[in-house]
Amino acid sequence: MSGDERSTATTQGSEEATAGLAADDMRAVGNTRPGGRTARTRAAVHKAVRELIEQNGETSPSILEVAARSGVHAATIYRRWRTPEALLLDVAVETVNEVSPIPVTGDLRADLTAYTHNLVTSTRRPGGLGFLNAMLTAARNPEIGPTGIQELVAPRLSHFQRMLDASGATELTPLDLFGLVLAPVYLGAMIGALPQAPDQTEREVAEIVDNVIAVRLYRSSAH
Amino acid sequence: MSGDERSTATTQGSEEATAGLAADDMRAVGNTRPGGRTARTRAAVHKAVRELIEQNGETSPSILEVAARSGVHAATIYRRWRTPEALLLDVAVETVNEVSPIPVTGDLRADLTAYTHNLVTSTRRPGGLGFLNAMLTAARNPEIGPTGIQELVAPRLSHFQRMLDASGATELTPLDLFGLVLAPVYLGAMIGALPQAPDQTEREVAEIVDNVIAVRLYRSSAH
DNA sequence: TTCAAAATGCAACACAATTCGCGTTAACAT
DNA sequence: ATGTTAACGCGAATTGTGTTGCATTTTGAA
Repeated sequence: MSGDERSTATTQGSEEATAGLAADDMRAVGNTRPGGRTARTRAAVHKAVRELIEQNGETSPSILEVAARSGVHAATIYRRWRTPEALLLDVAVETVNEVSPIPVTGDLRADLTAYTHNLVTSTRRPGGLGFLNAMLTAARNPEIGPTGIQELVAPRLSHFQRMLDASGATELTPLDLFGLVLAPVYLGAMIGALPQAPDQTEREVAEIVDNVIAVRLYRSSAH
Repeated sequence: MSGDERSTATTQGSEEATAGLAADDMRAVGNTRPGGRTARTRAAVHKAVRELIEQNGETSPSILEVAARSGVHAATIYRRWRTPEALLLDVAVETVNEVSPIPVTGDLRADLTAYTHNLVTSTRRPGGLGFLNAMLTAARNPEIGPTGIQELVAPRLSHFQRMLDASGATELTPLDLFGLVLAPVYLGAMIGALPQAPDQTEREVAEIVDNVIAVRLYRSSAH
């Protein structure tokens, strides 16, 4: 009923974030120990989660399964992540930042095409809807709330901002890209509307990119 | 491990669907009994689910809670719906068909505005993300699969088709509206990007509608 | 009215998920 | 190096979820 700060901390927890917390107010209560064994445990658990997702597809692994596979005791996982949802979210955020880079070349159409293609492809992998699911679960969790979600999304949005700045697309905001690219791709994958054949994928990607271009042109002309 | 057909049946089950099944091939195995007590039980359970969602916000009620509230024994609910996800999906589909009509007046902009406004408003109610969550869970469920999801979505898409036909918007498909309206609104609500003030809501709705118009114009001109 | 069986209620049951107390290991500040 | 204590492992206890067999009620049709 009380231990919320830990769950929130590990939820954000990339490497830097954990270190950042250590240098903060945690000092008052007692030292935190991100190094050595703790990092090793974290890595083992994350690895196990990824492997289980790879195996089982969309079905989310339970904490017990993760414990068995990683060799880390279940009680430890419960203590650090509190719930399976928090663990999955932690892994999902890390994964998305690794595998889904946002290109910034100054050519809006090229950047969007590359990014969207990558995104569409990633939704077809086993567990491709896992990130969306983790985000949605987090959004529905009162412990996290709107603020927590926006903290999770903020880094990606600022990347989008850089892409837009580089190409001078002042008519568009990161939220536009979120609505015109991310949202349709994820929900399209959800209802199985995405094409399976590779050549149709190109057409799908082109269509989404065209939508963004259309909106940009419309806003330029219509004042 | 075997009883899938029942769960699938109740998943689709609006009133007509249930009656339709009774007149079908179910006759071979044994009579089904949609009337009287069965209907009463179903209504009580649905009512309890809605009330619990109203109370608890985004947190999904468990089958045990629904049983306690509805006065229907838990075993009965387990037998009819199998899992909490299937129950929530059942209620969510029914709800969405009731509260979120798709207008068809022949004026595309007006229809879209009315529908989008309704949609944005509904995502702000307690449990507003419940439908998205239920759909996503269903999509991740191997028992249901892409086919099952498309059966759920199909009626809504055909309604969209009517809206487009009535206004002569041949450049657009129902899937376009799904991607340009539904997806951004739901995912916008997810990340808390939707405005809270009523007057900003109008601007948000107008922007989404403008995006659709922009895409339509773009496709008309760019051949 | 009468009857076969579908649907429900009930309680015991099996099993998975989560928590807890406590002893052990190992960061890391000194 | 050395001491403090955070983080971990372990197993038992607790709680929650889902299942099953059987008696009872109720439906729909003969």
